[in-house]
Amino acid sequence: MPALDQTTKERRRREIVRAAVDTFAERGYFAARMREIAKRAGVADGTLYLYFRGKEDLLVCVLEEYAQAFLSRARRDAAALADPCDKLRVVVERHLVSLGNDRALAQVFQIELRHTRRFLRRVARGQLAEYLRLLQEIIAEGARMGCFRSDVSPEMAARTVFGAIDELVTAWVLASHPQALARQADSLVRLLLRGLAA
Amino acid sequence: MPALDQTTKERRRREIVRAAVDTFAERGYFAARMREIAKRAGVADGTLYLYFRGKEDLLVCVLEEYAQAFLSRARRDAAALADPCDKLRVVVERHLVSLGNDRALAQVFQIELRHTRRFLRRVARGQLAEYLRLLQEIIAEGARMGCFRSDVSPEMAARTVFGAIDELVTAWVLASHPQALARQADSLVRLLLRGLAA
Amino acid sequence: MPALDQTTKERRRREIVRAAVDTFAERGYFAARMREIAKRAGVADGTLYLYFRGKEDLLVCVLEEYAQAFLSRARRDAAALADPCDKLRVVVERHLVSLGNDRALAQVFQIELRHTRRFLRRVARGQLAEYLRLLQEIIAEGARMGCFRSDVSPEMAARTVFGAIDELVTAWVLASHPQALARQADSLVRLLLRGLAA
Amino acid sequence: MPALDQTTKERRRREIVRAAVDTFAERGYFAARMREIAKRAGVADGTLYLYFRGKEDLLVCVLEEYAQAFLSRARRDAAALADPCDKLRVVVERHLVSLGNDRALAQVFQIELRHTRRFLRRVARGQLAEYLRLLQEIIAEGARMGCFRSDVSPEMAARTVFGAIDELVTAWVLASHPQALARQADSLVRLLLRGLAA
DNA sequence: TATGAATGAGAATTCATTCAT
DNA sequence: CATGAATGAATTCTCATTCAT
Repeated sequence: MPALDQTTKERRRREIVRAAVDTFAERGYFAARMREIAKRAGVADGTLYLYFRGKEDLLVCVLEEYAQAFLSRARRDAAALADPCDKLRVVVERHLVSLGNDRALAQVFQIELRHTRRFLRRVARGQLAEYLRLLQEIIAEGARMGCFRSDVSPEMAARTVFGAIDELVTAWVLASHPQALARQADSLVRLLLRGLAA
Repeated sequence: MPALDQTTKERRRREIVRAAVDTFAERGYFAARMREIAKRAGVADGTLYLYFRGKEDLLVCVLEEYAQAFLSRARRDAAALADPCDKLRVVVERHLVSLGNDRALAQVFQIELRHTRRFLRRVARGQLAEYLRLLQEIIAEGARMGCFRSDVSPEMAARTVFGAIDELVTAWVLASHPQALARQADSLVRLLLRGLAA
Repeated sequence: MPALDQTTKERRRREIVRAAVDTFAERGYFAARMREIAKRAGVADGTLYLYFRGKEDLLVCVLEEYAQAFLSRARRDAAALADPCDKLRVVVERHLVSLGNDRALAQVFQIELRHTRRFLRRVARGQLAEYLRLLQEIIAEGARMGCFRSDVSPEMAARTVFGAIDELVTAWVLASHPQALARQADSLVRLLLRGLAA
Repeated sequence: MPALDQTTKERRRREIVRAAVDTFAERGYFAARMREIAKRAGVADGTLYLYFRGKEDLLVCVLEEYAQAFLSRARRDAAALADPCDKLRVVVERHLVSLGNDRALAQVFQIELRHTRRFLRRVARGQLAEYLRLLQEIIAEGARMGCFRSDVSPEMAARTVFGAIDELVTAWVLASHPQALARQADSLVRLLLRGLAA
């Protein structure tokens, strides 16, 4: 077989990741079968191992692929705005819209990705840490500019903000007949800004 | 053997639950072996099944046993106070102290209990729902009394409060060299009250 | 506790055997639980072992109890008649009536009692051998008296007779809507006598 | 590995079935270990499940494989003969020769295949029913041609014939020092024909 | 005698991963 | 590069039996 050009490889890779997201969401990480992922992606079982090191790696890559994309867009969006309040708003909105538009992905993010301490720690030190840093920066900047209170550490404030968003998404994921997630952004942002206000 | 008196049975039951908490915390739910739980509890493998229906039931019972206890104490504490701010403070403190004093339990609550959608949903509809109700009641009462803002739904406010606490605990569980959890109560409470203030 | 008089013991023993027959018939030997037998008999689990050596012994005792009774009655009935044809008829009738009146017992005899070579061999050398001997005697006597053919060994003839009856009973046990078994006696006896006729 | 050609698959399948027959015969169905079957067949434990659904399916397939073969040969043989007596003779002979040449198979047929009502019923409705039908046809034909008696229903006659053969085979399986089974065919056939004679 | 709580051996089956083709 | 048949480790739970009371 001739060497596949990069485009084909990359496309196939993405197809597998997407198949993984859907399978993990539908069955849960442990109940998900590599065979089903392979079938959904339209490849043979063994082929998965040409693109990923194994099942866990597949989960990691789901995270990296999607979280990375979210983070860079969030950073870019925030950078384009001057007001810390606006920055916070746009980040929260992106967060809720991204997951609100892809429920399977949200399920993987809110549940499947938290299966083991080892794994959770990895997330906590990687993408999540970066996300918290972004929130912290916004909050610290706001504090410096005097529009956010400065009597709480930006770190705890950032964690609180993240916790609030995260809890909202989890509730949405678990709900049987969920409201559109994005529609709740406004309300949440108002609450958060109020809490952070100087 | 004659019929065991209730005390002996109850004691043994608790020993098994404790063994389960420690084992789940140490290894994670899926990697935990029933055999290890039995050994820790000082009983034979089969004995576990005289007290619990199986591995999952064991996890459920950990939740029920400890969450129930926490909830009733929290309710009682809150009822003993008049000021909604004080009520909120005492609940948050209890939450952080309870888990801060039992890291293994905290690990089980923050991580192991969230393994599957099915399970998570069960939690969400049970103890967690009750907890959220308690928070909601406090917040709604505060709003009526004019000390809490009333421009956000108590439901979302309650969820935000829970999310903030939960995130803090999770971070503590994942941290390699964690600060005492209870020590962060003050700071968090201040932040939350500020956000809720009228 | 005062020593139980023999009557009470014997009664309890029979209750247990009966409970065993019903349970074996309902669930099959392997799926039958000692616990269920105990419950049906109204005794504690451990009590079974005061009367029987174990599960297999229980099955053996079912056989011995009922087969013994059948055999002695059959022998007595046959002895009371002069004509070998009549003897054969009465034995076959007893066989079909005994089992036809107790379907659970028939199930145990036709199916559960044949579970293992070791067990089957035991049956074959015990009660069954005795039964075959009875049939053989009748046939041999008939041959001597000139009313049965003598060109086949009485042993094979007896086995054939038993095989025919046995197959009929098994079919009845397996049938969903079985005809009364005893009603088929006449037809079978005619067939057998014809085959044996000189 | 590329797709296996049918020949290889079929050969392996047969090896597993044979290993199952021998193991079931040697240990009995319940005591037989899947591991031993796998080892005998020269495959890994898991491979068994690529060819069969499980232990019970293995037993079913033993039946189907061998009973089917016997039945079609018996039918063919019978069809090649004109005289119902000869037909019966050839079928009985085939029956006794087939099992007489493969004692392990005979053990599985006479004992292991009769373990549960559920299973027995399945056999009774499947291959056995077909076998009985064959016997019935021969007997009915004989009756029409006037060489067999017509005062007994062909159905009961067929059952009687089967019962006689079956009992003979079982006795042979259980005997410690069995005579060649096939050698008893003549004697049995004579007995049966006599019983069926018009 | 009777009880019934405790025991612990035991086995089918699944499924991520490999590697010969 | 891709395939997919083969692998085999690994684990929950059941249930006959025991024996302290």
